[in-house]
Amino acid sequence: MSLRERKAAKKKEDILRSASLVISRKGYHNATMEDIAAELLMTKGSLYYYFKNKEELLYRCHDLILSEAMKKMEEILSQEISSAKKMEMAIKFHLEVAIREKEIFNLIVKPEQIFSKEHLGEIVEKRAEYAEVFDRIIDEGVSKGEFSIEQKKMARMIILGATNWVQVWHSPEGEYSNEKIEEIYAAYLLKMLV
Amino acid sequence: MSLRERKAAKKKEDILRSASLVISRKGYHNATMEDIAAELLMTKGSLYYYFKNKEELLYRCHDLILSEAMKKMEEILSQEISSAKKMEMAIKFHLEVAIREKEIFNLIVKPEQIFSKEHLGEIVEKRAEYAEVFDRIIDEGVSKGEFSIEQKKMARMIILGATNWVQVWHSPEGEYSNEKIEEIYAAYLLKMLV
DNA sequence: AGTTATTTTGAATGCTTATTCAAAGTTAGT
DNA sequence: ACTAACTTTGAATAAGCATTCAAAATAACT
Repeated sequence: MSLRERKAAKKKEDILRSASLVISRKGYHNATMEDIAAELLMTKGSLYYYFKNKEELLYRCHDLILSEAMKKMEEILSQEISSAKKMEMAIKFHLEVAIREKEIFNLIVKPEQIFSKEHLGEIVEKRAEYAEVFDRIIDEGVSKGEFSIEQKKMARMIILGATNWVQVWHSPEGEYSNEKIEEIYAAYLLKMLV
Repeated sequence: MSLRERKAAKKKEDILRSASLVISRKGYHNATMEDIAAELLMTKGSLYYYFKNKEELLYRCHDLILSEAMKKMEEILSQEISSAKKMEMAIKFHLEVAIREKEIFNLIVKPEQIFSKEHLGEIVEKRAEYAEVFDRIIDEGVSKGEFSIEQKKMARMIILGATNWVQVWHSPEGEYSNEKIEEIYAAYLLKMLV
């Protein structure tokens, strides 16, 4: 890859990070292309040199963050540890991402309100894959006898709902540290499973 | 109250219901004043006869629905039943509202992205009051020895998060009935508390 | 240092919507 | 039936933003 190509790739990623940041702060609809560009001391026109339009940009943000998270989840899944331990790690990691990426990761909650058909399918699919990580841990735990859960789908919904919601109330100045929150959530949600 | 006043009051409420509906379907930013009016076979101009502007309209929607829900919660609180039973009822009722009012009740998740200062305070306060219902049940249950929970605030966050999240995935065509969902959620979340 | 391919710019365009308002239509109460 | 007060209308206004694009600036390579 030439120097130019590498520079362009870096710029693309810079833009994605900036977009994530601005969208986290203001929400998708209030984050203007100008805001995103300003964060990088660029002008909005330039963004269109790298991305077709705003939707494309958001789609790439979403994809980047979800892919990174997915990689980590795969790693947790493949470890040689108890299902309870896996679930604990998955919950903690998921909370970490949810807190860090607020808007992007969660609040694109009604993707059909934002994305056009081409992207929608991929997004829904990718999210389903991610959610499946939790299903797999639950299944494994149940068959090993570690968990006792009849309604596995609902259990997963409760876990993801509870953890996704964190970013609604979380504030960096809150009285609990992120680690503390992760500890408590993991403990209480595991209590529900066993 | 004169006939005219009563008619105007009814129209106001009709508009609020229509707005709730449209906003539920499309989300706040995609619900136009025209959509809201069209639902009632009116034109958007008329809406301004009843409400100052879109924000005011949304604020009133929010307020109406939350007030109704709050009334019911007070009633649950005052009954002579076990704390576990109260929590069960509160969870079930909350789910009912969350499913019915989707957007309005929950997805105004970042009120500061939508509301101006005047309304923001009242909204935050009213939501805090509502959340407190759950705190009170938890406190009561702990002191009666029915629940064993150290981190009461976190337990409440988990419960509200899990239940609020329902509207993200819920579909009327889903394989579970609302009642079934309510049953399972209440059972699993109570398991966490006791 | 010069040439050519990239990047960036910012002004112009156009679309979507909220909001206003004067005029037209409707209604409750006499 | 009349009329004064109330409602509705729809066309006009205005603001905010995404998107385009021709021209200017910059950088890589020889």
